[in-house]
Amino acid sequence: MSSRPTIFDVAKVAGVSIKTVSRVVNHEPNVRPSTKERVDNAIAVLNYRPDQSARNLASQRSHLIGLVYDDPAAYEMPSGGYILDLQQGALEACRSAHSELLIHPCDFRKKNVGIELKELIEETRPAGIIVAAPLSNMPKIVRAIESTGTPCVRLSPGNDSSKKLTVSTNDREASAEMTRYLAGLGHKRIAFITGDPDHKAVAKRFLGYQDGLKESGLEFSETLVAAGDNSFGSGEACAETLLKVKKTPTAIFAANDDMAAGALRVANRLGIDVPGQLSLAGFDDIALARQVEPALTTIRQPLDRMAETAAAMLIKGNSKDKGDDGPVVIPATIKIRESTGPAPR
Amino acid sequence: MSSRPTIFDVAKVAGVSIKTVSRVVNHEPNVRPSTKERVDNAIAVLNYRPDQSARNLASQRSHLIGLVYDDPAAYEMPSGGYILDLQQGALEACRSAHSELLIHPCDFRKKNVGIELKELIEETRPAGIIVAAPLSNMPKIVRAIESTGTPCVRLSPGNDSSKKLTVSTNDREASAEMTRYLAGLGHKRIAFITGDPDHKAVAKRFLGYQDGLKESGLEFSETLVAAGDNSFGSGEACAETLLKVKKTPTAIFAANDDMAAGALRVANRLGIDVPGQLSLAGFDDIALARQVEPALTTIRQPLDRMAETAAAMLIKGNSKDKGDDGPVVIPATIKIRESTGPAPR
DNA sequence: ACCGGTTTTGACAACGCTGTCAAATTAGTT
DNA sequence: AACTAATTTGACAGCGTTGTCAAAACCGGT
Repeated sequence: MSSRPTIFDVAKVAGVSIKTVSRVVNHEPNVRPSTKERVDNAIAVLNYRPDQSARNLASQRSHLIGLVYDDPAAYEMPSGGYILDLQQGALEACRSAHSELLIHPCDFRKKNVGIELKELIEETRPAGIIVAAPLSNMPKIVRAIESTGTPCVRLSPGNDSSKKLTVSTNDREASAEMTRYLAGLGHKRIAFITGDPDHKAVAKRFLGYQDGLKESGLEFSETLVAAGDNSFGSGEACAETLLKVKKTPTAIFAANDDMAAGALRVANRLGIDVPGQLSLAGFDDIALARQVEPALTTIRQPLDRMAETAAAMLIKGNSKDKGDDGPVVIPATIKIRESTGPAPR
Repeated sequence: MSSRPTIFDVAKVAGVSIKTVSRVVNHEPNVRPSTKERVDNAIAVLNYRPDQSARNLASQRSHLIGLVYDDPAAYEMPSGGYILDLQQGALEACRSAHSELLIHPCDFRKKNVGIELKELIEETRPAGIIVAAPLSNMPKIVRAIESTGTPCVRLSPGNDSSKKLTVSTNDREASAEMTRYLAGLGHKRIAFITGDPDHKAVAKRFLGYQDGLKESGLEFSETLVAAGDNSFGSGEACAETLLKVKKTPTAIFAANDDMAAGALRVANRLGIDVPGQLSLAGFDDIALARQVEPALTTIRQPLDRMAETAAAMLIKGNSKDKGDDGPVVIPATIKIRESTGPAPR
């Protein structure tokens, strides 16, 4: 039995040169169907499988896709669901393309994070990198990656989404819609819990909230805004603040589900009926949104589809098709569940 | 400027042969301190970084660690927290060893999962594979991986944990302890929600529950047992069943947190006070356990430490130390929170 | 200064594949 | 049949390391 068959073995069995085998394996054009078949047979007989290391070395590129995201363990533990969704989607695209997913959480607060990423890339030579928000809107990070020449698609980059290789969702519009929905239920005092200011996409949600208010003829008021940081705990804190004032809001819209869940917990603790006395809405539709009681009305950010699209762009882009992909927008959709209802009289 | 410096460039600058550079880079012995220093300088000056692909090809081994686990997306979405903890720990070990983590969820229900794994391994040549439960106790899976000759450490393999390269926790003992704790609170009717039978480690928890009952002088009763499948939804279903009988239990111990959280939700829905009327305990200590209200008493399974240990074994084992690691056991610890209390009178 | 033994170094062949480019074959025209 | 153009194939040189093994340098004891 000995060791694994190499391209030479296949070539010998098929009676062709190694280059021809290489062509067949890589689906390159200009191989006569009859030869392709001979080679395919030989491959099957020998159970040949190309060695990626050799391939990578020769082609200066691997079949790895790197997924880089903010390391949740570096400080506290916010939306883990966010990460799983991302991975899920990227894996989906990888699976069908025979690529593998390398995950690399990193702490953007660390000074040498740029070097760390460069090392990762230069050593592992991935076919491409997917950078999740909020890392995707930090020049330091993006520049470090781009300086290696490795294709890199950014998820929800927030600012200059005009640039290519970008996948985002319509945070602002969807948030406006949610706000209008709440207003449509009769709510006059709709509060908002903002998210981490480093996260540009999340910041857009605040803008969307204001749009929605205006479109519904409602006044914007600073007193109805609390500043969270995307974590469950900050959602609790913000809700406590918002519910302590005299004229309490009848609805709270949080910039993400973790915070909305935190707010819900506070409401439960305070004996406030949701949605009877208080409507609660989130953003992201992480698994937790369905597990709390009552289940959260939220906005389904298609994170998995976004990551899948990103991975697909990288994989395709690499195979020379060079389809220059402009910025892609995958729309978010409102999911109405049990935590929202008509405003109390 | 041009392209990346190679080992030749370093050798030239340092005035030595490439082999010597290689020695320095790999911390091999028998290099005179003075030469080492010259080489290190050259490396620093050129900002040289060895190319992993070339390394892998030459050494037939990469710096990748593969993490293989049951694909939660393949059916429904149970404990995502489980996976994140695993990743977290493995990443921890990787980080300090300059290795990278490849994640590969796979659906064990699929017929060709063995082939898929072999392909993954043969193409990517990881330094080692970590197999999480319940995959770690499926002969089909384990055999496929072992047939490639790649070192593979199993997490919570359940059955023959006597074999080497195994990291587990004391599921049974910890469950017994939890049961005794509940009994100590005065509970006489302690129900149990079992988990997925494919998951051997989870099955041990059921045994531990029985041990605990016996040790506390309590009778085991089939009517106090409901069969779940590890999912949140099954926890809900089981709780409904258990709470429907005449003599309802005063405590429910679920084989994992997802199911415990499901049970908690049912209790809330039914207006049953937790822990006043009903105590609830889980197992795993996933993030969700802290986010529900009241926070779940549970058993902290040191998943992250387990994965970290596993990764470390793989990384070390590869560097020739050959420290033959027997089965490692990392003990779980009880976390008492708000969901358990004295039995109602 | 000379010897055996040890430590340190270097030359060079792998490793298994892809890229380049030229040779061979086939197809298309006249 | 001769000739050109297009298609298909193959020889061979890398790609940047590690491994092997022999050569060179060094060491302590004569």
